Amino acid sequence: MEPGSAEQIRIKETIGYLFEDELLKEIIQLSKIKHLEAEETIINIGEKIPFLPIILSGTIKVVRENDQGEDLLLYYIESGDTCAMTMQCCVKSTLSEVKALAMESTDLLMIPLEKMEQWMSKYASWRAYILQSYHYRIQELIETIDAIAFMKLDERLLKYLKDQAKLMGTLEIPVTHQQIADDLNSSRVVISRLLKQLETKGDIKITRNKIILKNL
DNA sequence: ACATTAAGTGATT
DNA sequence: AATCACTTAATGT
Repeated sequence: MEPGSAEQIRIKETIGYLFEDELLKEIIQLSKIKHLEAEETIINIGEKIPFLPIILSGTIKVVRENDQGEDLLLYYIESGDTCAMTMQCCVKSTLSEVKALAMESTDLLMIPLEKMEQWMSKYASWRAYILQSYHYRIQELIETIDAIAFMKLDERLLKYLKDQAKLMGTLEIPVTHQQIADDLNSSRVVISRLLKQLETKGDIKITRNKIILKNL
């Protein structure tokens, strides 16, 4: 990557606060930017990941998939974050247990895997970043486990909508009932009916291809 | 105007 | 809460 380029400035702006200067220099030198369109898949279950992705912009959705190809939403990864599963894969060189795809147009910073270990011992800020990232992902995972195990579907649905709104930074969520059903591993009919209830309660407004949240 | 896709409904398990 | 079978409504060509 050329010094002083627009890309380099962008990298500094988005993840610069995370790392010490020297490490940042290395990152800029070694990594490539990869652009993904919405819906594009980064990794599938069973694939090996040749790099560590850090998100510059956009959002990644991480899902677990059953043998029928149905997805269950695990968590999202936002700008500045990285993928916990990938980190595990590269250290132990195992295969991915999850599928990850872009929710919107997304830019990734791809870091060569060999660097991971070196940097772990070389840079305190890298260690802190990786550990904290792990911590966040596990927390989020526990949150979704709680939701699946203890919450009724209607509560889960409302949580889903609120999470989505926070993530996209808008109360108008562009989503179909079918997509929600897929994410929550439910069926379209059930979601439609629960949404109807929420609308009657005044929590949301339903339009075609869009749900409008009345309040967080 | 017609086909396609999203969303609503009633009955059944 | 899920599934079936069907209707109605919105949208693209």
